[in-house]
Amino acid sequence: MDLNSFKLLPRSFFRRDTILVAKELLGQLLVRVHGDSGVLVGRVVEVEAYKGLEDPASHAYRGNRGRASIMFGDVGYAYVYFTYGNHFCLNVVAKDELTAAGAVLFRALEPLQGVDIMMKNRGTTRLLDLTSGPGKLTKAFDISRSFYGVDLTSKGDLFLAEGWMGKDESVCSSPRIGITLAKERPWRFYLCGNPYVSR
DNA sequence: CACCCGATTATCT
DNA sequence: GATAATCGGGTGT
Repeated sequence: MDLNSFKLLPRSFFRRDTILVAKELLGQLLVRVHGDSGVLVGRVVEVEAYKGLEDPASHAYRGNRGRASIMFGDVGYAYVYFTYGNHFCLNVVAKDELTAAGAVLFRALEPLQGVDIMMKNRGTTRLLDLTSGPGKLTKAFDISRSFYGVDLTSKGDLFLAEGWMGKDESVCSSPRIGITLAKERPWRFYLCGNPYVSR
């Protein structure tokens, strides 16, 4: 696999309104250089936007401290957190210059390359279940705590690259999943009808 | 298919 | 001590 064929998303991509970045991440590529075993590639089909001090559902709601402090830092970096005692979730820090904190959660991918390795990492052969959830995709891509703070705008072990939108594809939205506060905000975005979306 | 629940730990009250 | 930006296995329809 030739990494030169991937066109990185520039840091300026992420230095815009969090909601806008979330929508525009749909169709882009998440690339994982997985040691000697190969390159994993997934196309983003579902995300959620989390703001900062004005978003009660956000980890950044309580201020610049703890694990969420990275959401107050520069854009384009990975925010990885451990949840429910079992799973890791991957976010990218994204916000405009006037906003203190914000990030976009990756909720589902369409597997494009390295499917065999993803199946091995996940312990399943069911293609539709491989990366159709925030905890599933981190497991498939072997992303854990060590990716906290990684720059996703440079070609390291994990980065984001330019993808595409199909002519017949469009963006749907809904309330965010699994939260108890600010339930009504329609900040979950996904490709309408895509089979790899989590639900 | 729907609903229910246990796993397992970081974070907050 | 309770809850959580989740998942997968169980039971019942």
